[in-house]
Amino acid sequence: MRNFKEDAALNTLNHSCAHLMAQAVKHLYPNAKFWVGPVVEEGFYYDIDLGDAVIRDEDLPKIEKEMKKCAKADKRIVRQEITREEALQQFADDLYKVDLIERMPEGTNISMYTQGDFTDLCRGPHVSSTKECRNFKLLKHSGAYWKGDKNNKVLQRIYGVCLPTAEELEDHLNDLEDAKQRDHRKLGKDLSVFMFSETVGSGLPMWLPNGFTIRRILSDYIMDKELAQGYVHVMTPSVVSTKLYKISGHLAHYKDDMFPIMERDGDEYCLRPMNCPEHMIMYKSTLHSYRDLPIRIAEIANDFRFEAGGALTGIERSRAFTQNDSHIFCTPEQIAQEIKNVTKLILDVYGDFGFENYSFRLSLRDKENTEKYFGNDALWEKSEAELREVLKEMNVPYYEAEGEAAFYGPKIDVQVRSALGHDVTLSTIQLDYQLPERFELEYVDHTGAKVRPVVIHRAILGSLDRFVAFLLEETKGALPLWLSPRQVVVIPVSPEAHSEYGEKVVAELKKHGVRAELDNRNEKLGYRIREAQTHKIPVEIVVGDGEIAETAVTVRRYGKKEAAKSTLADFINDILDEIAERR
RNA sequence: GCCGACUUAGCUCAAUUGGCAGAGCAACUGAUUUGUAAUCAGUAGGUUGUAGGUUCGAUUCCUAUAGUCGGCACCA
Repeated sequence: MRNFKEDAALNTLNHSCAHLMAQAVKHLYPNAKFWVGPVVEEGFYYDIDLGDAVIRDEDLPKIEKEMKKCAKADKRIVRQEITREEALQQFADDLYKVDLIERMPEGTNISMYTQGDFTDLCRGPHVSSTKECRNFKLLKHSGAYWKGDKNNKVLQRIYGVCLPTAEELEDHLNDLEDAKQRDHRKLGKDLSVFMFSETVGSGLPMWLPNGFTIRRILSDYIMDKELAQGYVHVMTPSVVSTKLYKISGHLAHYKDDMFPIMERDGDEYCLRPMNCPEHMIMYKSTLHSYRDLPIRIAEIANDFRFEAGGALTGIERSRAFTQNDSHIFCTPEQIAQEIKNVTKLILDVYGDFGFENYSFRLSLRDKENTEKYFGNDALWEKSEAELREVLKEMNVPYYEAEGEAAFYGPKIDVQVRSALGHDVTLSTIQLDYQLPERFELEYVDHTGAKVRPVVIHRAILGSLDRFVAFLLEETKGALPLWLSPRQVVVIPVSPEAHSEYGEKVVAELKKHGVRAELDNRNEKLGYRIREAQTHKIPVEIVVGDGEIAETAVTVRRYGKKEAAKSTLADFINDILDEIAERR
């Protein structure tokens, strides 16, 4: 998919097209006031104050029509510069422009661009004529809070894309259509992975047999990896006393994003939004020597968060989900090595799944707005530096993002992009000095003194739910053999004559732990092959007279046209190797 | 939660300005016994998300509500 922000030529073109759209909007809505119209990865948008008017679906074609007219007029786009003071005077009646101008340092000049009857403040650069912006499409519109603050007025935001030629525009629009086809919500339904029900409740996924099989394999996979790295696994309850979250500080921070608190016999309980505090209590239940650290407590844990209605996105973001969570209790000296180990584990796992499109993000606190974070400045500087140091030492490419930290500490997040372009966190590593303090955790150091350990929160698969969502989208639903809930379908040429042998093949495969099934429905061979292909089953075996005579199988792989015959014994050896090697 | 849109059979979708709600696939029954992407015929399937309202008459217009979708905000 094209990146309109990174590509300099596309960036200029799209930014110019944002101005073209603003010009058209101004023609149709003379009272329109404009905030900002930046280029983003998927194109451009403009935030506009239309007074009491709102943009509706049917308005986009009208705006497009006016844009065509403006583009066709072939107006030169002219740059001019004025002083900050002149600009403030000229735009005195436009609070949005004044806001922008006032942010510029005093004494600087301000550039403006004019095309025909429309002038807008802008740093530029722009294309030379409106005509160059003619191959555009307005994609969507929405409300957007001014300056991203929900207490501010909702502006009208219109998104669009612009490409140099009509052909490129058409190709791009087709790409966007294709992306919808690999939306995990569609694949999850088509392949019977999970379902939702209004009667069960919004945002509460139910995992169907196929989906549960995927989860089981993923859980076993990651727990085996963790065991090899010295983790221990535990299980803690999903309903807990609110005392836990009063101590941890989560209740004060996230009460509104939790399911409502339950009260009984004078005690308060809640569905846990996360399981960190329980692991803290578990650690605290015994005395620890520095010799025992690090202690790595892991859990495949069900958590519940009352996510805002507008945030729900299939199993990418739901209200009941399962974290692949762990808390590492260590000494300050062990932090760097532990974070390295976790980072290595993440890279190892991503390698197993063949993921290539991800990026490490160092998530720092917002320095302008520090009141929501626990702990003092020095501690934050120190922890942020520790994480940064590890990433540098390991030579992992990363970018830094202010304002993305947790309230208790900075994070290393691994970001991926969903089919629909959402930037979501898959894995996370979080450094935490706060919870050990709040829960008064201790270990005995080599001098016999009781001191505070440090906690590293980490999730490799993140949540199993989101991980499956990403897996489905990355693979377009054609999961690799080892993960596929339905690995092999055996199709007898004639259900009557060849089912007996087909059953024997299925039984033999099942004996070796292969998820195999027989399709001896009374349908033509072509029909059953087609079904196996549309269900994206990795291996199709056809058996008939020829195969029976040689105790053989004819194997066709998903997405392949050709088929190959081999003995049943060879086939089983091969497929077991392939599953074991997670190819 | 905010702005906008959508909701018709199990699934994907139709239904001219308000006038008896349809199709394909799936399901079921029967025929067919098949060598690599859809065999043929028949049957059944709906208080048009829910609750009100306007109207002689509402899938269609209005109100409320739920769910879903696109963004925004949020994301421990």
